[in-house]
This record gives sequence, C-alpha cells and structure tokens, in this order.
Amino acid sequence: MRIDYEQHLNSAQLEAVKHLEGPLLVIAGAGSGKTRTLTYRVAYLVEKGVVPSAILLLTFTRKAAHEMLHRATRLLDRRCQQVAGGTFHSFANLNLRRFASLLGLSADFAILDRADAESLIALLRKEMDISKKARSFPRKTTLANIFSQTVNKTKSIEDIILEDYPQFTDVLDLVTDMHRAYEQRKRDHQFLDFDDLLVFFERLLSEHEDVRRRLAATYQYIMVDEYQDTNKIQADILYRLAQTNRNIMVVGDDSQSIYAFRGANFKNIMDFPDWFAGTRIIGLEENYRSVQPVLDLTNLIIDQAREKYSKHLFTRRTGGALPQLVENEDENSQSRYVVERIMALNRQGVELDKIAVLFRASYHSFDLEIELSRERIPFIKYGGFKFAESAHIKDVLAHMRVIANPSDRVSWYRILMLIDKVGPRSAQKLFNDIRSAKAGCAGMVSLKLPNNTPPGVARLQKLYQTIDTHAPSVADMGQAVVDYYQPLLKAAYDDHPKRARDLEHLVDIMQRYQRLEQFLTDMALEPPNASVDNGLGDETVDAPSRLVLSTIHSAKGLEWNTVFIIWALDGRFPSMQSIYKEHELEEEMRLMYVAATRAEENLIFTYPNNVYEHSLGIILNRPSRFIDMLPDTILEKVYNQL
DNA sequence: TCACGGAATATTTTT
DNA sequence: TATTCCGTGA
Repeated sequence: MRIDYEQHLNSAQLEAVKHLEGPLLVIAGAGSGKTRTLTYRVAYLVEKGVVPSAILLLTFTRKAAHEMLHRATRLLDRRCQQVAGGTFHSFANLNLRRFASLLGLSADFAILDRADAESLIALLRKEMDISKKARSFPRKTTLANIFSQTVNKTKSIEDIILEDYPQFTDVLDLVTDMHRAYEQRKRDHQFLDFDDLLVFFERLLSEHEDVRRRLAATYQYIMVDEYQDTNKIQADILYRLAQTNRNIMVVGDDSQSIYAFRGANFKNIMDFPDWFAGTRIIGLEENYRSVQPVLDLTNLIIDQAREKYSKHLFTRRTGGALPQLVENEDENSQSRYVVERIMALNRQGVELDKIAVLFRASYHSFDLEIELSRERIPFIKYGGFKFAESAHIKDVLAHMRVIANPSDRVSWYRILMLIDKVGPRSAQKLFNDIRSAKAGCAGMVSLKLPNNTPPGVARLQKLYQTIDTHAPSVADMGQAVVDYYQPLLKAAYDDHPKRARDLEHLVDIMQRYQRLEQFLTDMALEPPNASVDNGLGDETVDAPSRLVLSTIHSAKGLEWNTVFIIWALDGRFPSMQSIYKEHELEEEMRLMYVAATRAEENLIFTYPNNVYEHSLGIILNRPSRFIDMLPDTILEKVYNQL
C-alpha cells in the first residue's frame, strides 16, 4: 500500500474506506471529512486492484466530481483519473446517447434547459389559445414547475395542483391537456428536458435488462455523494445499476437535505438499508471544520428538527469567538456593516477568499454587491442567476442550435422573432418554409424570399450562407452569429456593452470545443455558473484572492474561515411563504444549518430590522426564528451603530 | 400582423 | 419589483 490510511483517517472513516464489498451507508455530519472519505476510498479501491473505470462516482455537481478525482489523483496517481463520474443528469445523458435507438430516440437529441422548456410551453399556450378558454391560468414558469414536480415527486398533475396550486383547480383539465401536448411536442422534436434525462434513463434500465446488465458489469463499484438530495427516480436508477454487484456506497447527511423543492427525498437515506439488505451503516461524527462555539450553535439549530438520524457532532478545535447576531437599521446599513467587518478582517490578515457571505436568495446580495464595488473589494458570486440563462446568451445559442438540430422549432421561433417586423405569425410561416425547403439549415440557405419579406430575414439568410459555405469551427460559427447578432443586441438592450462582453466570453468558451453538439450539451448540463462583477467568471485564470458571495444552496460542501449570513430576518429566512407549511419550514431550518456549518472560526448573522413585506403589509423586524431563541452564551447580540 | 403599453400576478433555491 | 400576458392602436 502506497498510502498510510491508518495515519490519515479516524477509525470511522477508515472503516468506510476499507469497506470493499456490499452495500454501505455513511451518515456524514457536516465537516466530518465526507469528501476525504470518498477520496481515500477511491484511492483504496484502485490500490486494491480495482480497475479505475469500473468505479462510478456520482456527485451532485460536476465540480464536486472533478474535485474528488483531482484529490484522489494527488493522493495516489493518475489511475484515479480513469474513474467514471459526474452528475446523475450527465451520466444519464451519456448512456442515453449510446442506447438512444432502443428507446426510439435519436442519438443527437437536444437538451432543453428550464428556460427552453418554458419557451416551448409558452408556444403551446399560444397555439392552444388558452386566453380564450380560461380566465386565470398558470404562467409558463408555474406550468414548468408543475410538470417538473409530477416527475420528480412521482405524482399526478392532479395531486400536484390540489396540494400546491389549489387556485388552479378549476383549470385542471386544461393543465393536463397542456402537459400532454408538452410531452408530445418534446417527442416530436427529439427534445429531452432535465427530468426526461432521468426518466428515460430509468426506463432504459428497467425495460432493457441486457443494457442494465452491461452497465452493471461495467460499473462494479458505485459511490454516491449527497445521497440525501436524490429523488425517487434517482434512487430507482441506483437500485437497478447496483443490483448485480451490490457494491454501492452512498454518503449523505439527512440534516443537510435542502432540495426537497425539486423532489429530493431525504427519506431515501432512511430507506436505503431496506432497499439493500445487509447494509452496513457507519456514522462520521467528529467535526474537523468548526471551533466549539460554532458547533455549539449549529447543534442547537438542528436539535429543532423533527425527523432525523440522531447524531451529535463533536470537535477538538477549541477556542474561537462566540458567533454574533447583528441588528441593523436597514438593508444598506447591513451591507455597509458587512463591508466594514470584511475590511477589518482583511487587515488582520484573513485573506478575502477565506471569507464568504451567504444568503437565502440570489437577489439578497444586490445591495451588498454595490457597496463592495464602491470599496473595490473583489468578489465572485455563485448561484442564482445563470450566465447561460440570460436572454442574450440564449439568443446566440439558439442560432447555433438550429445548425445542430434544424427541426428545433423553439430555437427557430426565438431567432426569427428577434428580427424586426417578424412576429409569431411570420415566424411560423418562415419556419414551415424552412422545413419544407430542404433538410438542415440549408433549408434556410436555399429559401426564396418574397419581396415583402422584412430585410432582417435576408440578413439572417446571409448568416447561414456564410456558415454553410465556410464550414467553420464551433468558435467561428459562434463569432459569425455574434457579428450578426450585435445590431439586434444594441437595439434591444440599454446595457449592451456589458452583454457584448459576455458574448466575447462565450466565443472564448467555444474555442475549447471540436463538436457543436458537445458544446450545446455542456451549456445545458453544466453551464458556467459563477459571475465576477456580473460578468462571466473564468475559473481557469489565477485571480487574486476574492471574497465569495453565494446562495446557501451553492455553498454546500464548502467551508470558510469566516462566514456572514445576511438577511437572517424572519420572513426572509425562513421566507414568508414557507412559514405555514411545516415540511417547508423544516427545510428552511436545515438550510440555516447548512449555512452555519460552513464556518470554521467566525460566524456572523446579520439582519435589517425595518423591512416592509409587501404581500402582507407588515414590517419584518425579528431575527430568524431559528436563531432568535438562542441564549447570549451561545450567540452574542450586537447592534450596528454605524 | 406587429409593437407597445398597461394590468395582472407570482415572489427562493438547481440539474 | 419585475416579468409576463393581453388588448389596443398603427
């Protein structure tokens, strides 16, 4: 053995790492060395002679998978890079393309991200003339939500509506019709949305035993991170994949389950031993991250939980200041307080990248971002708004998608309607003409345009002629599209210079791709999701130390010396709409737990105490109920005098 | 048929 | 508060 496992791991971690055969459930408390355990187990398996490509590591984000394999590689050697890994969605995508024909799919199906799905729904809504049939009807985002919930919670449309959207009970039939039309249209156009990736993959495994056997034979050792965030379909997928060898290790923490809103069911983790008889259960309870005062507080937060595997985290890290709760006059004084504290910490030698500001919702940091810019404090923001979801990026991507998939009606409509004087009607006509003219975007190229066609359409035709004749690389295509799009951008947005810069970055990203399809898939499945100063973050550049702003969801698994949790205001966190629903309130509480357990040494909650809540017409002025009742010996109360 | 403006409406989090 | 949706006027 090259690695001295006994030296580097505690006894519980060691037990998990050395577990070779059979189902294993690891309940890993916050900061208990979960990633470490997974990493060492990869190395251990490889050292034991397991072929690296027979190991499948499913994680929540591709970043997490990369990180783990990188660490395993550093620990052992390059063999660890051969380990198969990724998110459930990306793994499903890979296999679906391989076995597409078995399910009646084309191998180059396109992936609809949320915004694409919504556009398709908007299109159907128009076609079905909903406005004539119903007075109040859910909007496209709500519809997309409902459709997604039925899949992820495995419930009928009716159940979802009755439980979560009772205001739409009287249009239930119409919603069901819409849903049917949506499913049909996706099939017609070889579209798969995020949920379909899982559904079809599950179907592939359940209906094609030969494929299931093949995959099970390939991936003899399966490891799953963040198991508490899997939903029913994902659990089913794992069950089938692991059925032959039963070498499956899942790691999770029921106290950190924060994705119930998209169907995650932390009961999966409770039920795991029932699904796999003979499961060994190992608990990791020693916390290596936080000092005692922080841990005292987080233990008290999670003690309020009603259902959980009971565990009590302990630490050997003594010392450390008492966590603080800071009351502020209003939002801006909260922002300025945080900025002051950050500058003070920085002067004391705490690097900016050791500090994070966490919040419930992405927009909670807007005011703070302004103050940070004013003080010229560099920061990087994770979560919330996605670069790839902004309108101008989607516009450019649409132009490229029709090259890969000329029957992509949604993209064609998007492209065509951007043109001046082209509305839904002309778009439909043009689309039909393009489709009947010829296969491929050549249909666009060879199109005969009548004299009364808006001039913008001719420009578009020229674009595709250029692309068609020069058969350029992905980046060249992108550049041609951007050049074409530039005038439209200027006309549509006041802030076009900033958006134009985003497009330059987009072309930079394209440079890395040989194949257009690969680029488009990656943009849907793993879009770059960090933004620097509201632009696109480039993670390859060795940037100077930067402060981290992050939604709590995006902060999972990470840690910092100092953590600020802003907007710890009752009515914002927990949010107003979750207060009367017990299970949602529980999830908010776990979210607070996740946030607080990110801190190593300093933990500071802040809240503005004079916030008007529009929907109810009341003033919010209490700290979050999850920390409000903590005694002064646990949480120091401070008033910001600034 | 399209563009525009005003009224309605939902308001988190992410693959 | 910002977006979405619909009706109206060009």
